[in-house]
Amino acid sequence: MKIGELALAALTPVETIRYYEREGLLPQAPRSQGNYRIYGPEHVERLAFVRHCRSLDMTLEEIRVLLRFKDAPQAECGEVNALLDEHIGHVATRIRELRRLERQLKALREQCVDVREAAHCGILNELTQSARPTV
Amino acid sequence: MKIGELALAALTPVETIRYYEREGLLPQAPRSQGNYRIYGPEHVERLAFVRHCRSLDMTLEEIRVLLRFKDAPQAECGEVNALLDEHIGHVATRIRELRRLERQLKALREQCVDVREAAHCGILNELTQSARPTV
DNA sequence: TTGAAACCCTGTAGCGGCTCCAGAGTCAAG
DNA sequence: CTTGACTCTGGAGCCGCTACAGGGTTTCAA
Repeated sequence: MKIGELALAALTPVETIRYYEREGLLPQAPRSQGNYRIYGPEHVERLAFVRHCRSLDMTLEEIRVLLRFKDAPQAECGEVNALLDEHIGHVATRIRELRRLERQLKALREQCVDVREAAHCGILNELTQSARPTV
Repeated sequence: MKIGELALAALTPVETIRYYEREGLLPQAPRSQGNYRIYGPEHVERLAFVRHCRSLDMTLEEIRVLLRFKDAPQAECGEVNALLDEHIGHVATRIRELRRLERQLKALREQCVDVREAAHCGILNELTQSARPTV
């Protein structure tokens, strides 16, 4: 299988596959006579694993950790659980931040219901005013 | 006022101020004899405005648009409203995505309640399995 | 007056996770 | 035998900073 076929099989851009190889998430692929990377089904699975983790918003570093466990099946998986717990924590934190942000933005939006001169736009005024004491 | 004082007044790193100037969010500051940037209170306000927008997670490009309106007080502010509505939309979308993600991650975490060999870790297995059909 | 510390300057590189490009090589079909 | 689709490497660009290096300026105290 050449890189384009792997890309199709895992719905991943070719450039990204080469990037993952450089980053050590995929092994150095063996090469054909013409120096093309040659892949087998095990590469499809590994790439799919990486992409699945990415779709769960894990960093490449987190994925590297998980891959080490996949490659060492007799190790204890406690660190896997911890990694996931921490990742869930990050996501939860980010959600809280964004919720707060959403509330602020909606309050800001209410400052200017209709179109007027920028000089009297409630939004611009609010952004200017509240800039002073708080930030 | 020198750049360090401005930095203190607006709680913004010096490097970031110079970066904003390069990016056109702050005007080119006049210089002293020794080629130091010299600022007045109007710069504090403008920087505070930018930082306030950033704290609301706006992109520099969005802020550039808002600044154009601030600098043209007789223009109509309809675009300001639209920009904010769009930004609120982005935030809301991101929250929905992260909520979905959080659910998936928690479901995944349930696959492995206690520590075992990586080969039988429910999380790693799940990540490997569900990688195949969907992604 | 000297000299050290604290500030300021420019320019460049790095972060993460890609994405896109140029310029060259390889391969399959017509 | 040529065309076109694929592949290769290396490098730059995206965003919003952040962190240098290597110099110049100012300030304050001994």
